[in-house]
Amino acid sequence: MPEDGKPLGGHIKVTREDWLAAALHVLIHDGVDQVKVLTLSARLGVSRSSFYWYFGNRQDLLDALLDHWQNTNTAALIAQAETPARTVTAAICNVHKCVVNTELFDTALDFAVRDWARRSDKVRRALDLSDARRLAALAEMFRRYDYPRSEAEARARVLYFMQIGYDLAQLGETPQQRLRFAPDYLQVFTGRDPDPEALEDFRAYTAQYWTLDEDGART
Amino acid sequence: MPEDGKPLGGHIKVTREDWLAAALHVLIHDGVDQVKVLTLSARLGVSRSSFYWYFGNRQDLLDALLDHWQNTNTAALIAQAETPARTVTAAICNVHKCVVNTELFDTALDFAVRDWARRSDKVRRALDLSDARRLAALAEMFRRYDYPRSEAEARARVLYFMQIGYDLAQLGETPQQRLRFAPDYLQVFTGRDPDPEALEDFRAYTAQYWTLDEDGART
DNA sequence: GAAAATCTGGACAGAAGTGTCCAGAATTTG
DNA sequence: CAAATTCTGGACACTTCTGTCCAGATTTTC
Repeated sequence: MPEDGKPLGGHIKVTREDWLAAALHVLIHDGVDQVKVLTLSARLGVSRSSFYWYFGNRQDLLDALLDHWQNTNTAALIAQAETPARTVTAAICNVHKCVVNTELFDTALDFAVRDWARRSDKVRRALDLSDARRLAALAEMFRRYDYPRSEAEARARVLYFMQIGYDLAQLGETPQQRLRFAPDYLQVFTGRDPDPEALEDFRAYTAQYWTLDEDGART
Repeated sequence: MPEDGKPLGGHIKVTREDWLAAALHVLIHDGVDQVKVLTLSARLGVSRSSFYWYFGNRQDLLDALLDHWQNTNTAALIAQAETPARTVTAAICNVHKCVVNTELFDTALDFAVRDWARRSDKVRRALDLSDARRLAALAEMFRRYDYPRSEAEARARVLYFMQIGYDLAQLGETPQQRLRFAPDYLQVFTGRDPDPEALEDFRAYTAQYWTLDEDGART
């Protein structure tokens, strides 16, 4: 049975991707220090020896995790920032959509890496570089809507760090639930009158995450 | 020599506070998982046995660290939010001063606890409670300057999470260095014309952290 | 200054993790 | 289907950390 990779005998087969997926899960939920060969092998129901076929050692796995992060989140956010939109409001809504959409951007992974960076110089450098690139892309986005350079940079910082801080604090909400508040912030982010059309579009997009209570208020 | 607690013999005496201080340092710089009895004893130049005189086990130490955090940062921020100021701008400047002033508020500790909360339900609950209290205090602060309730709450979130995200991202700057940018954000935070007097006061306060380059620009 | 209370060092037992080696199971190739 | 390749299980050696016990050093008390 080579198809499903799970033959009948006592030997259970796993792929390199299985190890990576398990490591990613533990990294996000429990932090780097908990990404251990022993723990992962238990999760996968396989012996530790298998791990050393796919990876030289634990550090190789950690390096692979960092690579994975670099090739996903940062690329997605920058691509979104560079996508043209009709108004600033619309552009900001799109950035919000991107960060909330777990297909494109894994918020939890981003924070796990941020934690990790506090303990590893290598990760710290990778993160600093990514932050700088993301900020530059966002500043450039504001620039396209005729904000002066210094204001564009300031607003990029507000938008980016606000997003970060928001998710970091968590407050028991999921990223989707937090979207409820996003429309309220749009004017704060732009410093201009909101674009009603973009606002309505965003409201429609985020509506799928809302539920209405008895008074009709968003909850 | 009971005074300095460092007698001549091979026995080196440490206090419970020494253990706590060492643990705090490791918690901030390396994360909870690195707060180990063995590591701390090495830092203090004392044997592990001493630790078990002051603490029942490792978990007791961690509990003490959480207590310490609860009795410092949250109290300081709330007290500052409740202190009257002439204008919103001035009030926000004071909050900034409080968070930056390491005597009152240990930013690094706050983030270490935030990391920790991702791995411990007990810490998670303590953090959620503190965040809610801090946010409520900040919203109340905006309320005193005649913002409608919903806007006051939104602005409290922007201010609080912005501060958090700002520090989290770090970007190689110290909290003090980051103060340079604060005046640029004041209008974003208030949505009103800045109070020039408060602004000037804040500028003077933060000036001590600036250095001027050859062109006279803040660096 | 002797007795009592405090505190530390060192030895011991054990849990948990890493990395290596190699027989041999499972799969693919010829 | 036999041979070659790919991958896993189990045993071994080693390291790091936790927690316990207790003799005895140090300080405090009377």
